[in-house]
Amino acid sequence: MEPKLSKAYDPADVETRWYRAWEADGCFHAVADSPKPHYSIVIPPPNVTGVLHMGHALNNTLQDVLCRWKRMTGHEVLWMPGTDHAGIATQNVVEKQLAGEGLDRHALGREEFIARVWKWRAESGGQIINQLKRLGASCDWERERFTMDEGLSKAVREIFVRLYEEGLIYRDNRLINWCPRCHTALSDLEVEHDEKQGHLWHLRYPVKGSPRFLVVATTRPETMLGDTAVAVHPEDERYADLIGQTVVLPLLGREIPIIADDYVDREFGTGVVKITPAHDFNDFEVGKRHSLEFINILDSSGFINENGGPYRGLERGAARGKVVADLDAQGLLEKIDSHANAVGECYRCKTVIEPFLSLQWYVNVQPLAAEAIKAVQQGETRIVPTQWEKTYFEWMFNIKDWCISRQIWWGHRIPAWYCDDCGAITVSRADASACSHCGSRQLRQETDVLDTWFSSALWPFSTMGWPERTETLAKFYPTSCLVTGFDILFFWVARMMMMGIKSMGEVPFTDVYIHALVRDAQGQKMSKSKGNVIDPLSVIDEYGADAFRFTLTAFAAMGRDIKLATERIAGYKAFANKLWNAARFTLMNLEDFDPQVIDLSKLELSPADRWILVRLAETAREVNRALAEYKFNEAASLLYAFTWHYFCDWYIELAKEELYGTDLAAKARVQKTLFTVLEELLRLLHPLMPFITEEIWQALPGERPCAYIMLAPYPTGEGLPQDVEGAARMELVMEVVRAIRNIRGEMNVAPSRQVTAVLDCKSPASAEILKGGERYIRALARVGELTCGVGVARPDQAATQVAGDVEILLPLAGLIDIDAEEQRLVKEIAKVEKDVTLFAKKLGNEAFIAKAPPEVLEKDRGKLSEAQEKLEILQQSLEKIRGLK
RNA sequence: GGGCGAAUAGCUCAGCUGGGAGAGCAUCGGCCUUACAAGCCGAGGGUCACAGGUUCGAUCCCUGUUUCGCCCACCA
Repeated sequence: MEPKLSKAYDPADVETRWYRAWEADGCFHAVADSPKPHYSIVIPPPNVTGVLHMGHALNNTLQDVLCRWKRMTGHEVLWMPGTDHAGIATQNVVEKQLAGEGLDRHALGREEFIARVWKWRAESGGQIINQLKRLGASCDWERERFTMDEGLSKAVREIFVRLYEEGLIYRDNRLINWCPRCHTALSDLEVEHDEKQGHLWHLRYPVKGSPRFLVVATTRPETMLGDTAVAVHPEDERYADLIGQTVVLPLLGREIPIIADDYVDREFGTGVVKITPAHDFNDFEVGKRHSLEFINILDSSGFINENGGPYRGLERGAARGKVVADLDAQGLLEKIDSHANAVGECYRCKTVIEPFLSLQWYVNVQPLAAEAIKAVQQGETRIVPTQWEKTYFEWMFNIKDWCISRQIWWGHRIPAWYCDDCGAITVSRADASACSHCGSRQLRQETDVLDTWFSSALWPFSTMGWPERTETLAKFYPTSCLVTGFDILFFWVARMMMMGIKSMGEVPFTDVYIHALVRDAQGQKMSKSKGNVIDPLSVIDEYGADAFRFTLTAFAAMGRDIKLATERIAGYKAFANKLWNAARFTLMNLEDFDPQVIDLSKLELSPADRWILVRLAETAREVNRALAEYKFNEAASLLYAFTWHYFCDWYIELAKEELYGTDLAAKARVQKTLFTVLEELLRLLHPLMPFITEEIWQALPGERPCAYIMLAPYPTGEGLPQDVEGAARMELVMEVVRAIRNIRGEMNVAPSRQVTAVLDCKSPASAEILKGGERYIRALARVGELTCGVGVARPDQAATQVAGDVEILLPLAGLIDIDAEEQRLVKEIAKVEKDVTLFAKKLGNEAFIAKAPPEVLEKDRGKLSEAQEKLEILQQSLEKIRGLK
């Protein structure tokens, strides 16, 4: 017999071969006019600058599992792939490249810079797509999109204009988060707050015309240059007499009022707050309430501007040092306390952000959010696990207007034109050539671009051709499921909900599945600086894509973190190998077999066949249920257990008996079962392990119903011969095998040595079952002489075990050690005694008898009597053994 | 300040609506049994964080506590 499969599974060769074949044959392609029910997923578009990391690997593995599963269950599956232009991130990458050449974007100019980014994208933007293919992602690559594509850009303009016309997009001059390094505004979400140990400086402001000082506490002393008031609480007696007076701002000598505002917390610091309306969000509000002056003291790079007097030209950090030193020199620094506070940082470059007064574009999201809330409340979109709904609602209820303009070059340029003649704004779908207000041709387009997340928010429908009414939209929108990590729930999911409902009148997806984030084995976030990054590609190289995918699937249940340890992946590589070898075994024994010839349902099946077929059907049902509930880990462990513990450990071993036997009919029957089980198992495993299953499936004998396993139907558990009682009878045989093995193992009987066994059955039924299973018992427990029946002759000296109502006796007769058997029995008895006392106590409790449901009572009674019987037998054996000493 | 999550075997984690605690890895003992030593057979190992409560019965539900992690938030 020549094995058809190589001795060890070699993933590298198999993976590339099948992926190419699937793609070349259009297996991933979805057609809109299919009669099949639709199933659609849009990929969370990775940044073009990205390389595949563990988060992507998990995210896309889960999507692929769903897509492959749904494809096999008869759905027309569209998995829409693409990448995101990632405005700031990409611009940073290219700027860094320019810096390496001694250039900057201003030297190039806007147009040339953008051309440069496109060039960069053409050269290195496809990397992550190829990496997704290595993972096995069955995306419809023919439909691949990019957020800056012509079509998507059209969608962006369309929705921008619509929202503008409805008054939901507007321009306003207010404080925004400014990144002095990226030179752009950021939305609130793009600011990360990091708790840091800082200081609280206490500064003395002299009260005008009085020897008194007001002591203010601040974490940012340099902003005092922009102070336009000092505030106290209106009911604070300490300062009541000073309200309405003025202080002289140190260093600059500006006279500023002392105002009262109940924003001030009397308990904090000194109860006096310096007010810097142009550089602090709270102060901004106070400033508006009291009509204070807004003095901006910084330029866009974070340097002190002309309003900073002598400090002009200093970088903000240096300015802080000098301001503090100068105040100290003048005796105006009262003290410095240490103080923890959260500083905002740019989520792209980690630079400390600056509250900065500027004119920006905003979306009034309240009305959109209201709809997005309602949709989830009414169940049009389901968030799984449901705990995330609360987070979603929390954010939506407290949503604030979205600052969407960015002062960078790479992105969707805002379709607004300013008229040099009349000053009006023209917002238009097409490039405007004349002012919509006065008709002037002196127009300048807005230089700002849109927040990257603005175009991502349109992804579920912009990728399908919106605003055209395409067939694809009609067929595949709303999408079936969105799979994503919770880290972009607000950035992306929430905004897609708002924009989807607004644009399409329908939610963008019916399910949102939120998965955990992948961390290292210690639970640390993987990051380059920590050096704890595990590269998915190297994992695939080392363990194979299937083992990796299976690992991620098995881990998917975890709440928030997945601590990825490579040992686990190695374990699943062993699993892939196990499957491979089970297949090798099967194929070796199928040489003379044609699967089409025999009909399984017409055969007289063996107990082992009945058992494995019942287990298989049960596994298939459970796996389908688990996947439908997004319980990926359950699906993985069900398949793992079936493959390894049911199919390999038991069925293959049982099958050997007949495969190697002389009964040709029996052999053909086992071959058929073996073939059937392996073939269904491969299909069941395919969504999780696409490559190895395809490779084995293609090597199976006989005609295939379709070209690839990925196109074959997914098993449901239907259509297999089912004899549940027969399977249960087989369990008794297996239990007896286990019992004999236990004795052998505990007493160190060499596996090569055959033993004699006597099976004393209490019931004829058991005797019959075991007689039917004799050959299995002989083979699997290495039994030579075997006696089985009701009231059979019992050996005088024997090691004893109990299985159901069967007493298993292995004659000691010079074979085994009496002390060892005594020890084993003592251990066994202790275990059974524990059971007996537990159930006796439970059943002795009147309240339990009175209130517990009858089926629980019944079950426990059965268990008690079973344990009691077992205990009695074992105790008798122990006495006998002791008598021998 | 508000919210969320986690705490179960040495390690990493499952455990669905409450009914005798599970897996993988690791450990110990025995096996190169012709699919697989990436394997086979057997074994050991847990006051389910702590304290109360509800219940006939709690790892699971409720309250509180501790430890760790995350998200949101304008207390200077």
